[in-house]
Amino acid sequence: MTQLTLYNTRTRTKEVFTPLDPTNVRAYLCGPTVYDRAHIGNARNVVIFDILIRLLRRLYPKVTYVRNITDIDDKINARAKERGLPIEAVTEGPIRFYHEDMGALYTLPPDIEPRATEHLGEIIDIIQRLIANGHAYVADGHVLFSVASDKDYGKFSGRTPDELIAGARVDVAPYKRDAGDFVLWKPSSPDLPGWSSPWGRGRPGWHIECSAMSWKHLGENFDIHGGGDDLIFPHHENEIAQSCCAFPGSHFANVWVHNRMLLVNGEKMSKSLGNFLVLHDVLKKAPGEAVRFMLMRSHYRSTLDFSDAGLREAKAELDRFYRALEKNQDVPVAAEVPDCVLEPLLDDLNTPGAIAGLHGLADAALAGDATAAGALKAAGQVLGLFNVSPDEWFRGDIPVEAQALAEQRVAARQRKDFAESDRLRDEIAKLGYLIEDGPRGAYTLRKS
RNA sequence: GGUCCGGUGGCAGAGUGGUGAUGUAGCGGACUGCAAAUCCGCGUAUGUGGGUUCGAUUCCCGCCCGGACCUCCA
Repeated sequence: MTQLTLYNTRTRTKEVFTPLDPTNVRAYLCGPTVYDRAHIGNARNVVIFDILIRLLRRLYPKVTYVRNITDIDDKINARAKERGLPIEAVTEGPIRFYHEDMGALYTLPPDIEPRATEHLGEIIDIIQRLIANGHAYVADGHVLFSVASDKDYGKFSGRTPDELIAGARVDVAPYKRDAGDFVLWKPSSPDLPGWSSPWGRGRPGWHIECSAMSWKHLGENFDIHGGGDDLIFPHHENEIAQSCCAFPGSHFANVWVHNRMLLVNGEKMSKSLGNFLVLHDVLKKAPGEAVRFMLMRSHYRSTLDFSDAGLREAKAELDRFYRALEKNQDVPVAAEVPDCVLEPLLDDLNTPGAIAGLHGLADAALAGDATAAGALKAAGQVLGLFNVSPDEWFRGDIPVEAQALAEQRVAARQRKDFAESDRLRDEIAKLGYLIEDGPRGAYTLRKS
């Protein structure tokens, strides 16, 4: 009865998910190109895929999650050259930061995190296969994929080769047979990083890196491939072309899961606009879990406008959940994810629907329903929420000043000096805490 | 220009051919010294014009508006 349906970009429909091998579900997510800090858009991508992986792990005994690191790239090269450093010195920091930032969002690390620099052998292997079976050609030191050789080219992204040529906005290199042909291998000048190959010293194109890494770790055919919808063309179209042509009879990924882009203040983030919201900066403004929650408050296939107001609402909702958990600390986690959360998730990862279920459980848990509290905790696990204790969420390390003011306020209230009591409450607020009074002088301090 | 997606209450955001989730904000009440939290209650929404239907927010067509991809990008 637990059937997962996913929207498959390849077929443009929602389909019941059927693994190739139910004992090992294999999934690949296009990871970061490591020359800079991750931005909030990267985070949406990873958080959504994280929920999918957590859900799959509830449904199947084993899931192999591969997320690559693109550490060969022209921007990395440019930076290395600029600084006179080897590329490892350029990528090392961004890789570490990436792990830190994604960890702060409580996303699970992938089972395998391959790097392009470790897969030159597979890259060259695939290119050789493509040349051998007539899908690639050498020209002017480059190796190019011939789109005309692949009758299926363009089907995935829903384009015809004619449209691609008509829409081409870049100058077409003279050595290309077709305007749509793309680079598999390109020569490196002596001042740029390069690897030796049958076609001379050079470096791989971007698309071939993912084909090589998914092949190595998941095989010619695997279950799920994820990414942002801006990668549908050309990146994923090209991955499919390369992999399917290199391995005749294979179909590459079965299901393609693409998340919509995220906007910041109504505008798309892009390298050309330069309006990136760096995740590390966002994490200074709100707890990682609030950022994570904000990213799951809208469906992954609809546009999400990231805003401070949304972040505040996300925090407020989590506060309520944590209050419900705080009231039920000794209740054990339920074994099963409750239907009110599981069913929306099984329906193409309807996270807003799952959140509605969470609110229902929280209401019941606040009213003293221990079963609901246990279910709430189980639901949190599949969504990657409630990673800290209520005490840490609300208080963390309370500064001694705030604690001292709170004690003074208790005394003031006891002698009914309410003017002083209110003044002390304001003082505490200035320290970033709010105080809630309980019966008989009891109080609770919370981060505001 | 080509291809594609969307327009739901103040805001955010689901679902559905038959009395429109959920959150947040707002309002009233209980509780509180006052608050906060909690509880109870209230209000307001399906861009527009047609069509199909007993009935459409949901299906179809036109229009208006917004967005994405076609170029590095998650």
